[in-house]
Amino acid sequence: MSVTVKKPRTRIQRKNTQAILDAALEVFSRQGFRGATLDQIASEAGLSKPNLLYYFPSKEAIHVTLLTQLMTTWLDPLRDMDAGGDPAEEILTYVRRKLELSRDFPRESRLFANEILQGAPRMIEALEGELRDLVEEKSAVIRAWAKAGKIADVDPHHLIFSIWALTQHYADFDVQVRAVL
Amino acid sequence: MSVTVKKPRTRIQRKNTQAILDAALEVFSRQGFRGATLDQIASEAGLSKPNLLYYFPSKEAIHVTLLTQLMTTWLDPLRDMDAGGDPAEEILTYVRRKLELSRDFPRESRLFANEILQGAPRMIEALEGELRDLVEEKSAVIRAWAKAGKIADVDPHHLIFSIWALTQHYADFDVQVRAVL
DNA sequence: TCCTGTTTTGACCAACTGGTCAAGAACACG
DNA sequence: CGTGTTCTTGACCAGTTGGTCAAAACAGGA
Repeated sequence: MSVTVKKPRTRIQRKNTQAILDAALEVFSRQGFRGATLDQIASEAGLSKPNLLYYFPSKEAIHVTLLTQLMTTWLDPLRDMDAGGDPAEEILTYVRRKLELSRDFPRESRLFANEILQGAPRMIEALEGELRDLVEEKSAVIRAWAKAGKIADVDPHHLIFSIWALTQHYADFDVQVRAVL
Repeated sequence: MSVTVKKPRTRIQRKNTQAILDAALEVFSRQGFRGATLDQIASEAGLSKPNLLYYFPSKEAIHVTLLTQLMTTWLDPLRDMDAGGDPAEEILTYVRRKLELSRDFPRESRLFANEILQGAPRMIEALEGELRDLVEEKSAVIRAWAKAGKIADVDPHHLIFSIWALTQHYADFDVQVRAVL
């Protein structure tokens, strides 16, 4: 099932597909896939439901488009971690950039969290492919740093998981954080 | 809106309400409130839908019952943190117990995460009341420990948030963790 | 202006969902 | 047994939802 996103040709197409994706991000990130309705998304985007379905073939297509776009930008900071750089600095930079992502794009973070919580039915292959490969690669880098005595000897996977957990928590659980503070 | 949970009187009632809550936990924790259907829960519990609604007045009542029960047991470890005990040990015990909860009750953790992600519409008052009070109380304890020089001087709130983030991550994102490992 | 391709929409549909109801089945207990 | 109470269910309903369709409105180039 390949979701072909036709490159928007006209100005109107560009504007409307963008409005739809924005609206969908807002709605999906709060309600999850099943909780969101096309009517909500359409009205948030300022379009009628049939008009929305003129630009995307289905609810799922919108969702998949968002997840695919997200996957790329979300992994950039990890991708940029450089085996040749200073270990402590590389890791800190990664944490900082991840934190900035969570701060500036909390909806994206929640969209992702929602999908994972639900068993990642629309992402599992990306997780087991792209993500897994990248984590494997960077784990090797961290392991090499540790072996060279440049950083403490921690399990690379769990270091990465810890960073994910901490950086995303404030975006995903912001309601709880705000309620407590 | 008080949700009165009538104490089960007969054996059948006890068995069926328990089966329903079990099934609902399974389904809600994976699908979220809106994503879950009464049919799914009923079939998971081995009952017909009308029969399920004989024991609970509505879908929401089941959900609220689960969340209420959860709130209590989930906060016990923090509640047990003792101002009179050894600081490092108290905190470590808290972390350990929290970790055990996540390991042994991942569905409960996901149920909670789902509710928070969705803006906690059915929990917000508990968060701003019970939870907030407890966190405030224990923050004071931690602050006192820090002031007495017994532990490093960290912001108590963020220490607690970090513990939550780390301990829950493996339960809530287990699909991702498993996909990567 | 006309013409062609693009965009928009009201009306509609079938499937699903939460919930009701009346009547039957099973049970407890004297 | 008999009988009152508890339990269970098939049939049903109204509202919602994802998605279709044909026709109308609009854009823009010739």
